[in-house]
Amino acid sequence: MNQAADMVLQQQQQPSGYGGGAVACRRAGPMMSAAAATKREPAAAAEEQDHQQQEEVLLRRGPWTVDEDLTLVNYIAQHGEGRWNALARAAGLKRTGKSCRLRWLNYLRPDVKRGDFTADEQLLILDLHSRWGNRWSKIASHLPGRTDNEIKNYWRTRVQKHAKQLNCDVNSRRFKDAMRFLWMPRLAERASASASSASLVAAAAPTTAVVKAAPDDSYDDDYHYHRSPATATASSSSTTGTTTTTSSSLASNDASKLQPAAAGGGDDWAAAADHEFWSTASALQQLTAADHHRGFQDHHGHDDDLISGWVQGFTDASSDDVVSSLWSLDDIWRTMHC
DNA sequence: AATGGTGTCAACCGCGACCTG
DNA sequence: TCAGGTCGCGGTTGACACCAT
Repeated sequence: MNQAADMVLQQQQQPSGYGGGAVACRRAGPMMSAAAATKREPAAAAEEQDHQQQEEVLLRRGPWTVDEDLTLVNYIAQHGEGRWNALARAAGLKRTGKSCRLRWLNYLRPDVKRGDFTADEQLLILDLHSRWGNRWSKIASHLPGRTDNEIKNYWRTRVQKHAKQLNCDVNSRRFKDAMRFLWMPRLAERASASASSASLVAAAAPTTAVVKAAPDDSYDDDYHYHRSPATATASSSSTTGTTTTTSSSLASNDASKLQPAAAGGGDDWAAAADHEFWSTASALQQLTAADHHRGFQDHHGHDDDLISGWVQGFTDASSDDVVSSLWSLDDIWRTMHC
C-alpha cells in the first residue's frame, strides 16, 4: 500500500463533509448541453443528445467515494499522472478525466497541505493577489502544498467577506489600502510573533519553499508597495514549520475544524474581536511610523472614512465591549494627528 | 428541539490555450 | 493549416456544518 492510498484509508476513519461515500449524481446533468445541441442540425443534435445521455448514465458525478479515491491513487502510484481522460478509462473510473485530475490535484496528492492558512500564507496571498489579481494558479505556485482552489475559496470566503463588511468593493482602492496598511502589517506582526515563538524549532529546520518563492519586494507601477522590514522579516523567517508537508496532510477539514488553530495560524477574525482591535490599533501606530504614510494621506485625504469603515466592519461582528473599544480607535487616530 | 441563515469547501462548468496527427 | 482531443484556469454551484434565534 502506497502512502497516498494509506491516507485515503485514514480519511475513511474520519467522517468528512464531502467524499464520505455519498452517492454521486446530485445534478441532473450538464446545464448547457441540451441548449447547445438544439442550435445545430436537429438530427445531429438529437444524436448527440442521446450520446450525452448515455454518457451521463455511465459517468459519475459529485462526491468521490473512498473506493474511487483508492482506485485513482493506486493507479497514479503505478502509472503516474497525466493523460487524464485515458487515465480515467484505464483505471476503470466512471469519471471524466477532468474530475480525476481535479480530485488528484486538490485532494489526493500526497503533498497537499490542509488546514487553516498560517499568517505567513495569508500575508503572501494578499501580497500576491495585489500584484496578479485572480491568478489563483500562479499564486498557488508560491504556496507549497496549497491548491488554487483552496486559495480561491479563501479569498472568496474570508477576504471578500471583509470587503463586504467594510462596505466597499474588494477591488476598490479603499479596500486595497485597508489591506496594505492595516491587515498586512498585522498579519506580518502575527507571523513574526509566531516565528519567534517557534525560533528554537526554526533554528534546526530547513528553509521552506515559501522563502525561496518569496516575491521581489515591489508592486507594479500602478501599486507602489515596498515591503516593510517587518513584513520582509516575517516572510523570510516565520515560515519554518508551517509549510512543511507531511504524509498526514490528508487529514479531513472537518477534523481541523474541531481543533483549535495552531499558534499563529489562521484563526478566524470574527472569533477574536478583542485581538482584532488591539492589533488594528497597533497597525495604526505602525502606520504613523511608515515612510509612505505621508503619501497615503496625500492620496486619500479621507482617513476618517477609512477608519470609520473599519470600525463599522468590526462592529458588525463584535461584542458590546469591543464595540466601545473600537470607537476609541477614532480617538487613537485623532490623537496621532494632533 | 426545530428552523433559518451563513460560511466553508469539494466539485462542477465553460472557455481558451496547447498539443497532436 | 486545420480539426479534434486534452489540459489548465477561473468562476460558480450546492451539500453540509455550524450558529443564532
